[in-house]
Amino acid sequence: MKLSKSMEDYLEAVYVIAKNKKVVRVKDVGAFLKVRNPSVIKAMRGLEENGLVRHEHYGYIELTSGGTEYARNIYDRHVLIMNFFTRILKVPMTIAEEDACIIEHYLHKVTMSRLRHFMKYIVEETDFSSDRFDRYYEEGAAEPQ
Amino acid sequence: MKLSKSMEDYLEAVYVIAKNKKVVRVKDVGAFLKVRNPSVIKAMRGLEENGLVRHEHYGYIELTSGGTEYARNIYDRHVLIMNFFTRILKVPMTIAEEDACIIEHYLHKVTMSRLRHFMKYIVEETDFSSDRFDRYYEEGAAEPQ
DNA sequence: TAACAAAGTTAGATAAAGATAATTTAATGG
DNA sequence: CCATTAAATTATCTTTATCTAACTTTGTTA
Repeated sequence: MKLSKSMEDYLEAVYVIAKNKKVVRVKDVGAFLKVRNPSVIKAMRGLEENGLVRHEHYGYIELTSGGTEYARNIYDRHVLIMNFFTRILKVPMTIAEEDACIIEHYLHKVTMSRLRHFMKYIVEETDFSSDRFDRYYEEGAAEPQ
Repeated sequence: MKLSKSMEDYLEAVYVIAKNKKVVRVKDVGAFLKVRNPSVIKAMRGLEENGLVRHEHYGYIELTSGGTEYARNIYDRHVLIMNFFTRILKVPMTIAEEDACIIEHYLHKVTMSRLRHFMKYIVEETDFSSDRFDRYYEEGAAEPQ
């Protein structure tokens, strides 16, 4: 089953919050995603219908095993894309975070796989140095725009 | 002014069609984007309000100079991302096309700039070979998943 | 333990982006 | 030059995802 970007965001939020907080509440998810409580409630209902979370009335939110698996997949994409942006491209953290948060939902798994192995290859099998690239970039060898 | 993904898609479609067809019609845009005519009409109205296209009643669609500039920017992103996916990552064309069509709308211009210069750098200043990477990948030096 | 605040929930509104059905205009071939 | 067809347009509906306002439940504390 493939969720919408929005639903994946909610699922990922629950996953990330649960890694630091023991219990996950509606307000935590709302704060994380910068949306209001009713939006969270509605989303949790949708995830519940897909068997990805459990949400007790007036109570906590928990991932099912299926939800955990799905969420981990999204989160892994997030981390991979972040690594590419920050370590290889040297994009500033905040920008990389914004971009990763969106495109993690859309890249084909083949593309993700190629990207993962590209990073491995370029570090292990070539003379690529992100610091050297960074200097090359900053010295204007690459003209702006 | 920043358009939605959807509006950018319509604008880009007009731009690409105009490169091959002299005149652009509602049905061309609909066919290109796989949407129905009424959706195209509504979108053209929106683009017209932003001064990006002209659309005569029951007539042709044309880009304004502002529209051309905006569209060229999106299209350049499309090409850049396609190049990265197909030439560097060696992702198959059809998958690369799908992915590029979406993420072209979302990547921060800083990220785009870094990506552009990264590709230049890696080709000109390192021993990277996409063919070698391709073999490395296919020989399973990088395990699946 | 009563009441008050914080959190959660429900109901209903809005906006974006698409669709269908019905109507209107334009183009064309007999 | 009229009739037919293709294209464009309008009106209206649907879905998704958000919101606000009003109400309910829970938990804390005086």
